[in-house]
Amino acid sequence: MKSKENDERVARMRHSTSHIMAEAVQCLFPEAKFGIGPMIEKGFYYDFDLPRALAPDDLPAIENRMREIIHQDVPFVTERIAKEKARKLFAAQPYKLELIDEISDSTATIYRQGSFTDLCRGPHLASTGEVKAFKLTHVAGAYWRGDEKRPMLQRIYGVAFAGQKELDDYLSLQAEAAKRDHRKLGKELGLFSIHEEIGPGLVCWHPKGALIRQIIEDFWRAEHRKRGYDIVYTPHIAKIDLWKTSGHLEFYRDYLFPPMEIEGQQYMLKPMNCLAHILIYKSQLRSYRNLPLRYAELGTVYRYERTGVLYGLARVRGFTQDDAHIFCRPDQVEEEVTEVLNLAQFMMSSFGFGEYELLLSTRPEKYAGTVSMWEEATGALKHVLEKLDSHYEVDPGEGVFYGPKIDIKLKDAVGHVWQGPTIQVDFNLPQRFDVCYIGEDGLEHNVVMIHRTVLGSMERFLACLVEHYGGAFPVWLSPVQATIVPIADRHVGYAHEIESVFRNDGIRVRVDDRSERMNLKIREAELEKVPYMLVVGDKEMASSSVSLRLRSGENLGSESVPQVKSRIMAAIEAKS
RNA sequence: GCCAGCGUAGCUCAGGGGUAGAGCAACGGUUUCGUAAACCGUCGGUCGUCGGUUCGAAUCCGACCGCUGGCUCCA
Repeated sequence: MKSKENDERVARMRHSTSHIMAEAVQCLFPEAKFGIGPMIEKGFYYDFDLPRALAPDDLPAIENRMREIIHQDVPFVTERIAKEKARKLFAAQPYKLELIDEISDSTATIYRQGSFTDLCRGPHLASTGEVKAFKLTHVAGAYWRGDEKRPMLQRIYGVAFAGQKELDDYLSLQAEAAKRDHRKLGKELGLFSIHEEIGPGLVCWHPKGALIRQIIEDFWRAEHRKRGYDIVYTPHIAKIDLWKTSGHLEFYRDYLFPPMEIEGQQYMLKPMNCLAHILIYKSQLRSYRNLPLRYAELGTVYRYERTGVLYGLARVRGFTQDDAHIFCRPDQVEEEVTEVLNLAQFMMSSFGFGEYELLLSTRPEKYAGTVSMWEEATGALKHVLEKLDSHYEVDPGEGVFYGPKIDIKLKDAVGHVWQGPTIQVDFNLPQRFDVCYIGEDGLEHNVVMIHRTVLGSMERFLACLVEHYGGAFPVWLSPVQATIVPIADRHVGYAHEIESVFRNDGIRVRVDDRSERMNLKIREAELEKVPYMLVVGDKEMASSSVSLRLRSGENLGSESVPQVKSRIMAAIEAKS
């Protein structure tokens, strides 16, 4: 209860801090026009229409003015006034006038502190002096009311906390997150690169990144075969008519790379894999006894994303989905969805993700199929979630046009949320492509298709793994699992002997046989985040042992070669 | 796509109207070392691209390309 009160106080404080910032901006830019200034997670923002662009250097000046206002400890005063009066009060503020027009009540609330008055529902602190710790973080452009067609305002973001300690904790968590940025670590660890010469959003996987990907893919394939999936491969381009039939050409034109012409025919790069899977399904007549059929593919797709949205590996133009399509009877949907959720949870826990959120997205405004089909499918998804006793939230109207879906959002070690597995029920494509089975009654019935991924895409999943582990991958995923460090050149022979022992058991081991000092070799292995460092010198040679150091810096001392080997093998087996 | 900032050696970055700098890396040598950087030397850049201003542009201006932070979007 106490923490709830506290949360409420902090929320109020964040909102009040945005008003204080607005007052400071008004002092520095008397001609400023004001948008809105709500509180957000960890802080607040305020949108302004200003005579010139803000530079990062402007923030300290605004912060200083804010501190003065806080120091003066001026009260927040609220007043309820008639809308007419409010219109006069905000006559010079076009954005505020627009907001006033939208108030359904005949009155409006205003809040005043010092020389600044804002249209605001509140609530606020009693006075500005109650703001304890804040910092302005960055400026950004933001469309008025989030609408691309309306003017772009300048938004200042800030964070605010109940005390200096909480602010410092937040800032150091941010610094930690920046260290884990997959774009930075991807370069440092030699995992991948993106080249201007190739094109934005197009990824080159370097040997180490590719190795991690192969391990993930092998694991993924084996697990899918175990669970009754058939693995398929399909072409990367297809004739344009296929996309016309599916509806993608009209619904998702903006996301398709332009067609290419071959022998007078137009071909498209595939933006998804499902159509080819449908054609495989339709290559023969299917009986109700054959269902469900589950086709899985690590399918590479290309989607044109606007340049501004590209982001490292997390948002790219060419990526490989761990895709599958389940063709089943309506009465099988529930069981299939249950199995997919089980698989997704198994995958997440195998990769070390303990925390996730489940979201059920329901029928959007624009939809295919009938309301009763939607209700049935949504009910089935809901029932599965409840049966599994899963905590989930409903995201109303956020389903795909062809059916409802369940999304799983992963939380990584620094609290970032990633789009992970997704399960989508589809009524549209089975109709458009006439995807049927022969039922017990001898008649044709449409199948239900379930589109699903359990990792998302290889690219985004690697990004997520890198940030979750800060580059220090669990042993089974580490590109190099052990580095052998000979102390002097005379130990190199022994080092290579041990190397072959480990290598025979499939351990990814490497000898650092350069004529460098041990300290340098250890430092570089640390920076590479190699889980085990095996130091060998005179003592170890004499006793057929190695000295074991972990990347945590822990020195475990001498151990026999078989001991170390079984220790590493056990860690690989445990996926730790 | 939009707003703002940025783009200098392989990497991290300094400089800023008068002709290019550091550390690390690379290369050559010396050193053979006990748990996170040995020492000496050498090489390396039409300062993102194209155009303009200027006696002179890496520096100022414009366009384009790319990156960063947001906005919008994300089947």
